Order: sequence, then structure tokens, then C-alpha cells
Amino acid sequence: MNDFKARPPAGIDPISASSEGASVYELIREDIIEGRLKANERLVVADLAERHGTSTNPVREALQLLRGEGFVIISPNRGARVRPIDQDFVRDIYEIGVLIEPALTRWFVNMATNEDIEELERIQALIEENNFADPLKHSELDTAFHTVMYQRHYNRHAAELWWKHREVLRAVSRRFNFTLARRITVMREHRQLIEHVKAQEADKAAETVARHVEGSGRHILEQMRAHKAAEAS
Amino acid sequence: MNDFKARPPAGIDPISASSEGASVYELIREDIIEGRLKANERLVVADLAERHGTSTNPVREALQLLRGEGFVIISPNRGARVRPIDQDFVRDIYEIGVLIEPALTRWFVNMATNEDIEELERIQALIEENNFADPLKHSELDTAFHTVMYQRHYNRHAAELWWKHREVLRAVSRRFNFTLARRITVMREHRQLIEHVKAQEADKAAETVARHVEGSGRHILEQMRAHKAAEAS
DNA sequence: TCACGCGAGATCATACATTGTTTGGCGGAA
DNA sequence: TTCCGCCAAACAATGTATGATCTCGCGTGA
Repeated sequence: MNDFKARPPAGIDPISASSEGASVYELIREDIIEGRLKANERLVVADLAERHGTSTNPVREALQLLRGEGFVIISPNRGARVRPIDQDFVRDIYEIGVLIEPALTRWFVNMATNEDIEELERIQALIEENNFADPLKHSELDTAFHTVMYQRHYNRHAAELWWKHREVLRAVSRRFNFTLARRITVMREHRQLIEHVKAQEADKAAETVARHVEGSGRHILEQMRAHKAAEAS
Repeated sequence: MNDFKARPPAGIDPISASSEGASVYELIREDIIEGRLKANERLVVADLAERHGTSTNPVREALQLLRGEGFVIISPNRGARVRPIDQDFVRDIYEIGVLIEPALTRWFVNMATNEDIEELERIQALIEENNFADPLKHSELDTAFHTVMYQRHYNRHAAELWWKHREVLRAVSRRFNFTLARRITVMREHRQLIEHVKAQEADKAAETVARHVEGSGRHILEQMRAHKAAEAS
């Protein structure tokens, strides 16, 4: 019944330009984020067009859009390549999150209604119930948790930025498992956050979120590092 | 001889994806930012193609790119419209700057070389020499000043974000004049900033930058409000 | 090593098909 | 008469197809 499929905060473009449900854009984007298209892989327009059963025109437009979002690098007359979602990329993204999310949180604390808090508690209950058993589900719920806080923020730019970054991090972390230490920390920080919101302590909430995002980013980076090391051996 | 034409920090998208396409992209973008294309104005592909002497294909790609950057809104089957660069837009942007720039500055303070400081002082001297006589020149110099601080930051994402926002604010503020109060404040804050960098006081520098960006944003917003009020009468 | 030529593929132009949106007029109802 | 809903034509977005031209990377031969 409560389907917490992660969805972007309202007002954020669902980038569904084409009539087709799954546009070429979305397909390519998924392929990149999910890692099906490898880092620096060449994106040949004609190939993509054939693979997705379209002509070249929609593909080219999709690539431009992806460039605008930073998933693809296009060099003049040399075509498009998959932007590597490497450690630097992830670090850049989460560091920006550390700067932005506390501000969003601060606003939320001051604007939160009882319904908001109930919603947070409900989601948190589901998170605890799941207890990382289903990592995918955890990811969805965790995203929903933070979406509740940010979705109504007046700064749509900031919210949209958060969402885009979130999508990338979510996709990357999907490849890894949570360490025990991280699981405990996530739970504790979420509970702390709810307490701070209830107590209307914006500063503390902001500080907790900063720690939360920082920790999450570091965790993913560690995983990537470990994965890379394992791969190299 | 010292031409401080504002240029993006190294490694930031030179958006020169295609020979011809780049120009179409740039031209449309300029038209939007400079206000030659009005808010919500409809962007008809065929018209744009004709106006810029190209076919529709590059135009369509340019529009997708602009959509990715938030300058254009595309609704399915209804085409593209100019995204209004209104007060909300500007506020969103400068608020993000207030969050990000202090962090960039903090890093700069710790990494600054003597050459960097000399560069800052040189630019500041030019700013003082110009003393707002030529607003355009001031804008260029001011941008150069901050670029010195951010251009080598390891977080390319953050630097790029700053640059894109900067471009928008620069274009918007080009329509207005600096108030006397703002002129004095800008000078003082720049000088303060240099002092903090010299003294290696990262926190103070960050705080000054936060104030600087906040003030700059507010100033532009005030101007926009005044302009709008004058226009309405 | 270095110049040259070739081929893959990007970029652009053009023409056309299809589909969804807009608009202006027409006829009937109030 | 005036208002309203409906419809068709104009308009334009979107996608397809094809060909021309240009750039870049690579292999070959001097």
C-alpha cells in the first residue's frame, strides 16, 4: 500500500520530453548510471540509434541533454563518451551535498508540520523493519525520507540539484552493501534527525544532516576503493 | 596588457561541442541571458534555424542542451520556451553560492601561493582604479578576482556550478548600476578578503565571502525589484 | 620517424511522415 | 443576440531517412 518508490520532489522536470514512456534519453542514462555502459565507453550515435530502434536524431538530442547533466562528455567531431563515475565524481557530488543539505534541512525544521513528522516516523519505521534486508528497498526508503524534508523547499534549484546528485549516488551505492557500522550509524542519525525536528532544533538537525551526508559519501568512497582494490588483484 | 576577460576555470566545459552547433547554442543562450529573448517567449525551431542560418537539427540539439542547463523549458509536443530569469531564479542561484563559495574559499586560503595573493592584489588594484567607472569592466575584474580563488579547486563540479551561476548573475546585473553603498561594501569586502588570505584565516575569509555573495545577491534582487516597480508604473 | 591517404563517424542539410496542439469559425442552445 | 462546444485546418514538434562534407585517428610506406 505505501509504495515509497523514490520520486523527484514536485516541480522537478521528469525529463519526459518524448511521447514514449521510456525515452532514449532515459534508457541511455540508466545504462550509464547502472554501469552497463562502462566508463569512457564510446557512444556511437548510429549504434545507439539502432539498439534503441530509433533514428539518429533523438539519440543526438538525448546525448546533448546528458551532456548538460554531466553524464556524457562530448568532444567536437569526436563524439560522445560515458563520463566515468569515479571516486572524484562521487566525492565532488557528496561534498556539494554536505554544503547544501544542511541548509535545506534547516528550512524544513522551521516549516515542518505534524504530518511531516509523522511521515518521517512512518518511513523510518519501515526502514527499521526492513533493516537493510533488502538493500534496494532501503535505498528507496532512505531517499523518500530525505525527500519529505526537501520536497517543498522554496529553492527549487537547490532541491533539484540535490535530487540529481541523489540519483547518481543511489545508483552507485546499489552495487555495494552496507557495512555493519554504517547501518548502525544511519539508523542512529535518522532517529536523531527526527528528534531534532520535533524539538525544533534547526542547528542540531543541520549538523546531523551534514554528518549523515558526509558519512554516507565516505562510506560509498570506501566501498569504491575496496572494490577497485579487489578488482586489481 | 593585462586583459582580464572573464574566462571559466580550467577544465570547465568549453561547450564547443560542435563547430556550428556551438554558435547556435551560444547565440540563443546569450539572447536569453541578455534579455533579448523575453521570459516565456516561445522558441520555434524553424524560426531559430532561419535566424541563425542553419538547419533545424543543430537548433534542436542546442535547445536540449539549454534545457539541461535550465535556460529553456521544453514541454512535450509543445516546444521550448525561455525560462524566465526572474527574482526567484536569481535568489535560488545566489543562495547556492552562499553555501558553496565559502567552502571553495576555505580551501583556497590553505592552498594560496604568494603568486595567488599578488594576483588578487593586482586585480583588486585594477578594480579600485576603475572604481566602477566602467561597469562592464568592473564585472569582468570582479569575476576574475573570484576565479583566481576557485580555479584550481579540486572539486570541479562545485567550481563549474559556481561558474555557471556566475555567468547568469553577471548577465543580469549588467542591466543595473551599483549603488554607492554597494560599491563601498564591495571594495571593503575584497580588501578584507585579501587580508584574511594573507593572514591564513580561512574561517574569516569564508565568512567574508559568505557575506559578500549574500550582499551581492541581495543587491541584484533589490535592483530587479526596483526595476520591476518602475516598469509597472 | 614522419607524411600521406583512407575510413569511421560526427556534423549538418534537406525532405518528408506522423502526431499533437492551437485556433478560428460555425452551428446550436440559452 | 450572445455564449459555448465542436470541428477542421494550420501550425509546429517529433521522428525518419538520406546524402554531403568534414575531422580525426590510424595504418602504411618512404
